[in-house]
Amino acid sequence: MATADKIAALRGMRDVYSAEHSARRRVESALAQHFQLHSYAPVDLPILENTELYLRKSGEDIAARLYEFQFKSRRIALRPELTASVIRAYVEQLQDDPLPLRLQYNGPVFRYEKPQLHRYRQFSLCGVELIGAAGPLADAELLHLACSGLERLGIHDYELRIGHTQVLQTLLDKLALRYQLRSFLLRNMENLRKRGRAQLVDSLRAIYPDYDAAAAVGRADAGQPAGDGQQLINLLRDMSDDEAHQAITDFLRSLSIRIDTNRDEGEVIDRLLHKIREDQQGPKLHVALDRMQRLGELAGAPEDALEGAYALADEFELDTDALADLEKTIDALKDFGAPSGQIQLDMGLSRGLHYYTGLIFEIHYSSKDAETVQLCGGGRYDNLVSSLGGANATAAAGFSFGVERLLSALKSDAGISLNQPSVSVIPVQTEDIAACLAIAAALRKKKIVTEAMTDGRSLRRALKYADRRGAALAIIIGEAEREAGQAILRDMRSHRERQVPLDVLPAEVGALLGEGG
RNA sequence: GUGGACGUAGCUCAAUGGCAGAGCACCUGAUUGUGGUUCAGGCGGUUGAGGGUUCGAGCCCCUUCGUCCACCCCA
Repeated sequence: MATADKIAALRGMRDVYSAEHSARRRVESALAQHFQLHSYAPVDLPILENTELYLRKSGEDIAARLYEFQFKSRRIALRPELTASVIRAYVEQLQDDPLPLRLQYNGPVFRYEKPQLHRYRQFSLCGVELIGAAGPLADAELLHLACSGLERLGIHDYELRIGHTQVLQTLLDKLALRYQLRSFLLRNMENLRKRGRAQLVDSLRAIYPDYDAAAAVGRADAGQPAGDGQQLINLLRDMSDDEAHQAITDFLRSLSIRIDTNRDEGEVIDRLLHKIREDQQGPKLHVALDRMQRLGELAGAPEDALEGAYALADEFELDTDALADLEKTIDALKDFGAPSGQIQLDMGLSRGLHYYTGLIFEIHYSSKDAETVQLCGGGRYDNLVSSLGGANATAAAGFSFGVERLLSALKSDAGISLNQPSVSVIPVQTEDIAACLAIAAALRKKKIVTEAMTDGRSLRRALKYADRRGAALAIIIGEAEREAGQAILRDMRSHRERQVPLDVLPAEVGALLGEGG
């Protein structure tokens, strides 16, 4: 028969078996128990959702990486994360539950990305959502739950990075930047630090081609006294969109000027306003970048970072609500029990998902070979419930672990023992198979992992197989044993064996495994 | 999306342009009912696919598919 072509697994998808599979189940059940102990109830959610669920609030990065398709006139997506699903389920079915509501989940998600080390297209998230609880204590509860979860798995040497979306936001809001530029800067705080300003300006030019010209004009303006027209322009800049729009309309009306084009008058005014404001973006961008750099330097021990942040807020005349929030959260975290890992407060931390509104955090782990992986990410998203149609504005926050990354951290760290003790039951001749199956069944009743050898291979081969499989014990039964109502119980580790009556065999096996394991 | 490396037996990899190989794994056997060693044998390939150069291509050239790694971003 001609062999057919192999069918390979899809890129970025993995088969999980044997030792890794059992390690994985242990990690998942340990975390599930841990969350359960903190009163987080498990939920199981669909893997497919309406694409729309991820377009509302998740952000372009997630949307671009969606596995998404049309099916019978519907747009359907494989979930790229679970928070949106949990909130969707909450809005759909759980809104009459008393708050706070604590939920946990565990399951596969899908993102169409280039696979590489510790990154797959299908991976598993294991996490929680805390719905209807706001404030530093709720935030601290989540930080603690994440850290203690890692500790429960035996991971102690991690780094918890805490930030707050509003720190950078209040800084940028003060400058009244255009929406597109503001969100660009929000997203690129990390890049400013990692690659430096020059490189960030390069990518800024891509979305704001007038960057250089605007910057030059802005600087010239700044050095000159405002001309006649400039005062009016400054007035308009300081108004809200609606006010400014109305002001221009009124102004034109009062002079009986009609805009005589084939376009709608409102549209023309919008463009005019847009133009006036855009001209001002250049110098503002410079100020923004300056301040962001200062902010980005504030990362380290919580006390130091906070002190620096308060000083900056004072200098730039910014609200300190977010800072006070962070300070309280970090205090409260100590009351939950101080985490064993290192805590870093990072004023420049930002995350790709757009729905975060407050606290954000990541947990990183560095193995001995110096590669650092992110194990966990999360934060607060107080308006997601409303965005997804919830009846009341409801605070919510959560985090999730990447299960595969936890496993790789555990593997590189300690190398937890994965071999389960097991028993091979071996018939000497084919006539002994029935007796062999009966023994196996009796052992399984006592929850002992048992393999029955039924393929008729020789005793020699069967023992060799059992050895290779890592069986701790072998039970051999042949004609002589059957007649005596006994079996040979052989300890594969010590090579010792003895005859044991069948009725006490399960108990004997249990005892041997108990002391050996 | 951008950049780099690589596709040869189930796995890890060899092979100046000159008969496609080794180790491991798997199967069988070495006095009839006893396993980590040893010995003998066996199975296993359209060298990812397609085209070109050449007397001759696993090797050189082009195309294509795939994989891995890094960037971006994230768990």
